[in-house]
Amino acid sequence: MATRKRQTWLFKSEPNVYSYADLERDGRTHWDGIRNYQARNLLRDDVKEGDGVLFYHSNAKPMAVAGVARVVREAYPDASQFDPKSKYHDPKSDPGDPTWLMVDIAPVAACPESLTRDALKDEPALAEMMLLRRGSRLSIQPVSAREWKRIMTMAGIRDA
DNA sequence: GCCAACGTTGGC
DNA sequence: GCCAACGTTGGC
Repeated sequence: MATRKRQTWLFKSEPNVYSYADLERDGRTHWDGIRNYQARNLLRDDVKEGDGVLFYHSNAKPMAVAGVARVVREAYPDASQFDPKSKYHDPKSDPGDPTWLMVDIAPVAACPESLTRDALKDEPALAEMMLLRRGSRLSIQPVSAREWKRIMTMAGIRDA
C-alpha cells in the first residue's frame, strides 16, 4: 500500500469567533459549523490525519495566517447539526446519514504577526493562491506543496 | 458600510 | 429544469 503524501489546507476562521490563540488555549478543537457542500466534500474525501493546516484569520484586523495546525482526527459527524439550540442546527439532516462533518485539529506553531494577507499578496510565488483570488469564499481550501513551503519560510517555521 | 461573488431557495 | 430573489461571505 502506497504511503499517502501529506496534504495541506487553509482553514478560515473569524478570530472574534475562534482565534488561533483560542486553539492554543484549548489544545485541540472540533472544526464544526462547515455548512458548504464543497468544503464538506473536502473534509469527507481529502482531509486526513496528519495533514497540515494554515489557520487563517478572516474578517479581521489584520487578516493573516495566524498559525499552523495539524489534523488530529478525520471526518466524523458534526454534532451541532442535530442541536436545535445551535446556530448550525440543520433540521433537514438525517441522524442516520448526517449531512455535515467535522475534523479535529491541534496547534503546531504560531506565525509571526507579519504573515498578513498583504504580505501574502506581495509574494510573487503565491500569486496563484486560492485565498487571494477574487470571490474566493471557500472556508476550507487546498494549499499546494509549493505554497506551503513558501509560507513556512516566510513564517520562519522549519517544518510543520 | 458597501458590494461583488457565490450558494440556496422556491415559484413556475 | 430554469431563474429571480434572497442570504451569506468576506475583502475593501
